[in-house]
Amino acid sequence: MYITINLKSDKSIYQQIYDTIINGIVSGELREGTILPSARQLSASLDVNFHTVNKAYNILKNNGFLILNRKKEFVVQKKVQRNTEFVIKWEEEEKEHINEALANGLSENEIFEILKTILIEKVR
Amino acid sequence: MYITINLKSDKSIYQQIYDTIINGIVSGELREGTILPSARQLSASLDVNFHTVNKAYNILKNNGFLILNRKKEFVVQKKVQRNTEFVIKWEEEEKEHINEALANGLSENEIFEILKTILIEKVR
Amino acid sequence: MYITINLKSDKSIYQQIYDTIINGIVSGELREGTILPSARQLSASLDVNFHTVNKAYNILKNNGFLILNRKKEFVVQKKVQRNTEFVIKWEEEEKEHINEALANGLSENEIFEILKTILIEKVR
Amino acid sequence: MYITINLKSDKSIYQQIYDTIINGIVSGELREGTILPSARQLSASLDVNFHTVNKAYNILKNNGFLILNRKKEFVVQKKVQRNTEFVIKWEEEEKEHINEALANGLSENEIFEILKTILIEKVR
DNA sequence: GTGGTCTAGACCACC
DNA sequence: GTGGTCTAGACCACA
Repeated sequence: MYITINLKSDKSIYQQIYDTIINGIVSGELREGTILPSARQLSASLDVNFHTVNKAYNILKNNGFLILNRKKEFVVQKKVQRNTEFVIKWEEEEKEHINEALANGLSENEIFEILKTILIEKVR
Repeated sequence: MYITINLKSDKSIYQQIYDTIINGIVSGELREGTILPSARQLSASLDVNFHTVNKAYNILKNNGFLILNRKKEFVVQKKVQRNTEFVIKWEEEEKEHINEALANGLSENEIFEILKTILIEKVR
Repeated sequence: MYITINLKSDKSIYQQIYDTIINGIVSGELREGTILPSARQLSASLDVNFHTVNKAYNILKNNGFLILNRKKEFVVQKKVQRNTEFVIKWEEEEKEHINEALANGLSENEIFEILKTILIEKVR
Repeated sequence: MYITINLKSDKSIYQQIYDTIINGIVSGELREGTILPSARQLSASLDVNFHTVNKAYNILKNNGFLILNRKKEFVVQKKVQRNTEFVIKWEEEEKEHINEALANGLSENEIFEILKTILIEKVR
């Protein structure tokens, strides 16, 4: 399994790694059981520090997206249970984010259209 | 003009001030030409550091939402043009956030319903 | 608020810090709203690296025991909601731990007595 | 003598082997004098590295649960004395774990019920 | 080789 | 001053 990550600016590196892997899981590219490259390997290929990759992997592990198997490999895990705590937290974050858009002058309608477009692209 | 800001949020203080004022402009509460309280006044009434308010004001000025008149007062300046740079970044963030929800097992429909609810609450 | 931590061996340092703070919360010594010493201060007084303390603080934050306020201080927060996900995970860990005891020759009765004693001490 | 070990646990492999054998001794399944399969045999049947099994055997030997006979076979040795050092450490860990539960809002009674249930399941 | 942990030193945004 | 992040180099247990 190969992970390619474009290290664009703005977001922190570990966040970009985190987001990329979440993306892979959502898109189906990374299936349950997929073994990720070792933190050391990935850090070398991204030309980034080991700890930075390790941090991303560990947050993914804590959030239930990865597990460490007996061989100490990071393996993609499908989240089974719906976590109401997560939904609550997610809604909070979403409200904050929409507020940010409103604060920057976007109208409710504009935001609604953007959100619809994003979701339609996902469904495809 | 009275600005009330609740400091419970985990947003940075200057961001909260920034957002509040933008919100006022967008909602029409703060009209073009309105003179804002001086940074010192506002900082006193919010019990916040003077520099924090000043920073928010200056960013607002740099972003074209305020101008400094000859009396060195900050005056609201209605800014019509949409900040496309912001919209692009916001969409990116939104996509990632929706991905997180999908990765946690929420369906597109569920997400759509949540988003609708949030927006409806805003319109009220 | 003063935190004293005996850095005994065996457990990792950040775990000891974590456990000590959990202890403080459970015992009531650390109440909601208590501001913890800054990571840098605590690391200095424990003669430990800043990152080590920071790690403990962040795990506590992620687990909902601390929040970062606007002033970037770590503040004790009372967990409100019962989290069923946590209970499930905790039970799993407990089973593992009891298995360990059984594997080392303790009988069910002995274990039961030890557990009773621990809980009775808490109730006092 | 057949040893079956499920490798799904996140315990280290040598620990699982160690625990399994201790369990056998405690339960009476493995009596004093029983000759264990050679490390090579067992490693083959478990599809595990030879050194891993060897390590478990040697720790068991050092802890007095096995002895090496003249044929260099590992033989079960019933060990009666309780390892007080282990018990003390285990109690410490258990206290911390119960603290975690208390900090997460579980009551002493709830915890007690959970613990009872776990132990009853073991006795069955 | 792997991840887990600790240390040390650095820059950033924010207060 | 604070925490957040990144880098670099190290030792450990484990496979």
